Amino acid sequence: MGRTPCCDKANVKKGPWSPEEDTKLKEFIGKHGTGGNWIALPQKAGLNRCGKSCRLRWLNYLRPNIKHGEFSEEEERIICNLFANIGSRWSIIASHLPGRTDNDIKNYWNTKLKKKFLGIVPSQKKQQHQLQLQHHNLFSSLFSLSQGGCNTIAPDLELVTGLGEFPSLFSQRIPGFASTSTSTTATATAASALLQVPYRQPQQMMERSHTTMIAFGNSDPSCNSSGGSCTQISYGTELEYDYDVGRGFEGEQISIGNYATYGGLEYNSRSLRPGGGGHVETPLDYTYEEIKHLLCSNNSGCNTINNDNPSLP
DNA sequence: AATCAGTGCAACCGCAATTCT
DNA sequence: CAGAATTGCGGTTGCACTGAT
Repeated sequence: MGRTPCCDKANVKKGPWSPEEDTKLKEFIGKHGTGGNWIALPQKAGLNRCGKSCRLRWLNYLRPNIKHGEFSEEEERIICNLFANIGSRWSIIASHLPGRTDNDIKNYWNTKLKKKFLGIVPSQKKQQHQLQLQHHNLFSSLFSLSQGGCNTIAPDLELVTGLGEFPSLFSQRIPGFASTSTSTTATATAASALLQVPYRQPQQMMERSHTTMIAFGNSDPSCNSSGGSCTQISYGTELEYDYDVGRGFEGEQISIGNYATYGGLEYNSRSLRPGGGGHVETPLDYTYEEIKHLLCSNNSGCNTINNDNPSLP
């Protein structure tokens, strides 16, 4: 028994939108708004489309003030900072870039930035194979990690941070990583692990967001309240860090949960819109070189990790 | 000129969270 | 409170375009 489909998929049009359909949708929403019901909208608007499809088309293409085309360096920087901090949470990243959609950013990252930071120019075909191997190694190992597959990698994987301005609070031994079951969280976790930013699941972020602002970004290199000493993280526990800009980490907040926290932003809704009156400071400020270095250095680290895993190339 | 491979992007899909009844 | 309906998100796919061979 599956869920009821949002529309009759056999009888709705799929594929690229025609200019006529665009016009219809635009005009309808211009006159009536979305009416708070995307499912009913296509019928009202005289469109033979799924409501989801209409929503996507509107949000990603027809909505006013959508910016298309080249990303500026500033935009790239913001994307990289946020990706480094929170992973592939495209909607959150998009909320920091007015006019850009999550889809746009996701595409841009996947097609341009990822390659850029792994040091490949599109025409460098010679490097392409190497890149693919790097990617494979990198993400395979990280994916294994996030799947709780640490046993296949290294029983005592040591993650050491200390990345430029990023506080080296995670100079810790991590015998295991939070096990996640969906590709989404696995990838996000992997992304976090890639940049050694602890990952926190959205709902847990929300639960916490009402009480604590997590703010990374200070250059204070101290590890925790004990002045740089390392903390052992046990598999399956959640660590939370409160970082007071100017003072460094104020003690160590540990709560019981299933995932490591990732910090930097405060959110107050499911959609993870930035809280606190709509303003959120970019928590980190990586330069291109730092991000690039991050990706590359982690990459080599992952290759090392993979050494004992015959299942990976 | 034809073919092939690579790239970029729009759109789709499935899932989880939230809201509604 | 439970289940259905809806929304929102992130990952993936398909296809058109472009450049190389």
